[in-house]
Amino acid sequence: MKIATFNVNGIKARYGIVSDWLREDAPDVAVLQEIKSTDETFPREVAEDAGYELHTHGQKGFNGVAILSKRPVEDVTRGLAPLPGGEEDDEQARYIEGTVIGERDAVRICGLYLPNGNPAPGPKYDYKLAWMARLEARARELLAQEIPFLMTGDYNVLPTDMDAARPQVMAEDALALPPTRRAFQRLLNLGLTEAFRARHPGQPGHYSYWDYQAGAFERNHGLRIDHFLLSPAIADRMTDCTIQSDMRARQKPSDHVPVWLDLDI
DNA sequence: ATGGTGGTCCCACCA
Repeated sequence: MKIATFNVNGIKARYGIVSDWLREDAPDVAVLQEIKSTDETFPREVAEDAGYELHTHGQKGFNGVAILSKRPVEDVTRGLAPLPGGEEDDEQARYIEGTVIGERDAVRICGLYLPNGNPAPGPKYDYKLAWMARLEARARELLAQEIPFLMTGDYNVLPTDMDAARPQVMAEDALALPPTRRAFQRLLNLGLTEAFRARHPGQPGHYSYWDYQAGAFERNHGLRIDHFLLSPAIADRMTDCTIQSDMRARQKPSDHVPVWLDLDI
């Protein structure tokens, strides 16, 4: 099964690119972020005419996530639960889960758009760290229930300096600050595998995002911030993980490109 | 300095 994550930066602006991509590259499951649509204004036919089941969690103007699947999807849930101790529900549409039924086995797919967090420090950074704590709590639950799962999407996290073309420029950024990296490392310490780095250890220069400004793509001034985290049972089924960087060279591209995971399930 | 979106007719917000 081929699963792709793609921050599209607006599904309406990316209609043609996503339509062509689904037909030509044909992921079994596509996990989208920044759809910037509500559940009502998402152009459903871009998915359904290409043969996909569509599950959205959107809001007006910003954020929004979706799961597109050629395989049946069961038990779709939206949003991350508040931590015990009582915050409120997340008002921003950033998280969706569904169980995708493979040919032999099922996998719980968690699609996420983690808050950017800039400027840091500040309330937006506090929100990012609180959101990461909620995500960690959800990962602990799924592990405790022994549900095979993966968490994928735009993490807005640079795990190490190797994941930025110019790490010194990012040193004070919310994507790279020590509390951000520690929160990401706590996820890994639960026993999750970061798929791309596990398949390509010690290889710099591989990015999933390039700023629109100042010729960043042409200079390969990129960031690797779109990730797959795999539970142990799913990590055992990984056969490949790649970045589709050529998508950034198309007309009217997103600033992110798809990242692909191949699973033997 | 680039782009998407939404509310107004150029500007603010977000990345």
